Amino acid sequence: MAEVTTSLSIGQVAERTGLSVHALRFYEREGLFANPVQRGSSGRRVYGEDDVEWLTICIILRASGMPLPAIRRYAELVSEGAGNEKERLNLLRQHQERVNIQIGQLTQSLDLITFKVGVYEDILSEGDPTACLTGRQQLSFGEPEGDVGGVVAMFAGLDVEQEVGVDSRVS
Amino acid sequence: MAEVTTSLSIGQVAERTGLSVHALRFYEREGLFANPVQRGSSGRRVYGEDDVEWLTICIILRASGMPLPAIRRYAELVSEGAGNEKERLNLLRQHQERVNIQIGQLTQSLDLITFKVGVYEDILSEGDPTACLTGRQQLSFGEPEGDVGGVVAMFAGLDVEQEVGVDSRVS
DNA sequence: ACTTGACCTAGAGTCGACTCTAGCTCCTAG
DNA sequence: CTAGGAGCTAGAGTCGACTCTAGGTCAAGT
Repeated sequence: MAEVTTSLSIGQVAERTGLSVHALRFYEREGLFANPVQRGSSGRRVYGEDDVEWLTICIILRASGMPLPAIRRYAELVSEGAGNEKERLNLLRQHQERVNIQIGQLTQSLDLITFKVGVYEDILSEGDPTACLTGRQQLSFGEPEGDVGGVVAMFAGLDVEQEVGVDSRVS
Repeated sequence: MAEVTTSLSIGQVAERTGLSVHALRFYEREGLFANPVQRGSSGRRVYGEDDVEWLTICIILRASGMPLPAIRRYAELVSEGAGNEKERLNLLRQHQERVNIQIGQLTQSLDLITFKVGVYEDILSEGDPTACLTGRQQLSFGEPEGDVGGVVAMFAGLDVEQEVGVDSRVS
């Protein structure tokens, strides 16, 4: 209770969160912090544990594909204080929905990929003729083919992209 | 069997796949086609059903975050013909693994989001005091807080990004 | 006194995957 | 014979989320 808010430098926060100092400054410029980052002697940023907690949430939201403007909006709502819980809920529900859809699509993609992995495993166990009995393959122009349902329609309109990440400096 | 390979224009393929004509030309430049796209009268691209099938696979791989260079490599392997199945399998397995990880992370993120949605639902049903008994909330600077495990470590190093998609022109 | 290291700002650069533009050629319908 | 529409190429532009650079301040250690 009498913890006098441990203060952290930008470097320490970077280390703790796995974000770069650049990213931290960038997030601040972009208004992702719910409460303004304090400044200490000679204008240096001073963070508290609560900032780290907040950043953790931001990281998770980002990791699940929430765009910065949406996180900014959420931060705004939080910083405005109580009274706008409905809007916060809406924002979160929307994102929840998107993540659900995304997981669904990835799972579908994974199905195809797993299917193809299976096909190639069968091919590579060619010494074993029983593999051919599974009937998994159906060649088309040199590529083992197997269209799992009307997949084109399934995937029109949403796409997932992964980035190389901030390296794990968490000790 | 005697289907004399239906030929499609770039516009038709765009319509069928949901990709733009720009993207189709771009994919071709990037070497994503396993077999070269044919040209018809006056240098126009002529696609076959097999190209559409191949594109469907590409779309799924892209949708699950496989980068273009990896798809190009896969296309190269396929176009080289039989004999490199092991490498194809490796490529697919790697991607499979990444997608699995991605789904895992999204699921984790979803947990937090769902948790927060729950918190706000509780708050908004304030007329009902039993909601407070769930003990879900623990406020910190105006933001209902609940750190679901050591999440920072969980998310360091990988990130998911979603793009606005090609619109669904599939009839 | 001076070097080192962490920090600061403003702004430029990067990367991946497209998307768009300019300026051209065809073919077909009126 | 001409206007429209679809296609072509080369190359420039865009977008999001950072990342990096230049040029400067400040405090501590030797």
